[in-house]
Parts: sequence; structure tokens; C-alpha cells
Amino acid sequence: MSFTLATWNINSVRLREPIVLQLLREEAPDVLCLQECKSPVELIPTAGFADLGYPHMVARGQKGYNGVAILSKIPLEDAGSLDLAQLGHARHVAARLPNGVTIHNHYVPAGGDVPDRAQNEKFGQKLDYLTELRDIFAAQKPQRSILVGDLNIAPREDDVWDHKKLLKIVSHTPIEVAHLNEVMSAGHWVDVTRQDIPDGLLYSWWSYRAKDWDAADKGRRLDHVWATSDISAAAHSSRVLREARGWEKPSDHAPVFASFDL
DNA sequence: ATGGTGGTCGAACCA
Repeated sequence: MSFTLATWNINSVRLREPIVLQLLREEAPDVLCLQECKSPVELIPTAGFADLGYPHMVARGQKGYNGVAILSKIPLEDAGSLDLAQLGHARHVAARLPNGVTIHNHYVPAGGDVPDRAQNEKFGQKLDYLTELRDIFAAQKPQRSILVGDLNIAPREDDVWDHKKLLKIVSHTPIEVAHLNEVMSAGHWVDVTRQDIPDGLLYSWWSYRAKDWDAADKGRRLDHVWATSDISAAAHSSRVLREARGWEKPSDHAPVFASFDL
């Protein structure tokens, strides 16, 4: 079984229903994982998705903030959700495909502006979220699994537009990168995007605040596709759909794709 | 050092 998967922080699934439909029409991934839906599950506009061949969804939602959803052409079994760091936020949901592969969709806390948990509670929550996730993977090694989402960390020097300038900026601080790497090693996860695209600058997010995001190109790679080591060799064809950042009423994130032959 | 933009939901919070 082969399938293509995409992950996209949509920043309101209701406001951006038109560009979700555009992505499904033009790129037709088999599975689309969304973050920051900012909607209760019952208000996600599923009818249009179903009309395009995506009748299956597992999701967790809340009013106004957070929210994650997995849309699919392929039947999905709800595989539960976690409330990491006990925030009471809808930041994770998992689904199982008929071939037994589990897809984890995460929206990691952004962490606020000050990279110090003594001054900024949100930064501590972000680190705690990652520590708890690490501990779960250390206790039980995940198998035949894919983990995607807006992890709100750009781990590599070439995942940001200026490594030195961003070392004290939340999303690229050494302590965040260390926490993310501990999650990866605890679960034996492989960074599929960098397996396929090992070299060079690569971003998936550009701030709304830049005058000309495309020309300035001050991006960061915050959105990730990982696979457990038992299936990582089946992954291929990773790409970032940068053009979606320039669509009508865009999200500040672009979708990240990967395909799997399993 | 600061402010820049955008979404939610209708003032303040979050990214």
C-alpha cells in the first residue's frame, strides 16, 4: 500500500476552508493532518472535504484555540489523544490506517517569547510537553508509526534563515532542540523530510509580520514528518509546498508532504 | 529596542 501524507498548520480551518479544498483538489494527498484548527470538532466544515473524496476524519477540538484533525481518503480508526503537560488543550490526536500504521498529529505549544521557564510559564509548558512525550516513547517503543505536526522547533542550523541570530529566539534555542532530539531518540524516530532533503536551507513557516515574506525569506522549518525506524526506508518524495504560503488568505505555514510505500 | 500581522471573539489572548 502506497500513500501520500501532508501536514499543515492551517490557522483556522473554518476561515481557510477554501485553501484546504484547493490543496485537496490540486495535490490530493491521501491523508492531510491539520493543526490550529481553532474550532470545536462539530463545527469543522467536513461536507466539502467529503465531497472531494475525504469522508474520514479523526479530530480533537476546542473553541478558539489549538485543535488537530486528520482528514483521509483511506478509512481511519481513532487511536486516541494525549493531554501532554496537562494543559487541557486539543494538541494531539492519533489515527490508525488499515495497514496498521499509526499516525500521530501534534501541535506542540509555541512557548511564548522569553526562552526561560522562570520568567515565562509557556516556555516551561513547551519543554514539559516534549519531556512527557519522550517518556512515553521511552516506556513503549513506537512501531510502524508516523509522527507529524507543527512541532514549533526548527532543530538544524539550515532550518532557519540565520542560525546565530535565532539562538535566543524561541523555536531555535539549544534547550528546545535538545528536548526535541530526546523525543526523537527515545522513539527511534527518523526525520523523513531531512532523510529525503538532507542538505540546504528548508523552511515551512514565514511570519505574517514580514513585509515581503517571499523576497525576505526569513523562514523556519517548524513542521515535521517523522517515521519510526522500522518503516523509514519506505518514505520518499518529501517536499514543502512553498507556493501555498502565497495563496489567497494564506496560513503562515506551508504544507509538508511525504510518501510511503508500505 | 521596538513593532511589525493575523485569528478568535468581541477585550484580551495567542501565535
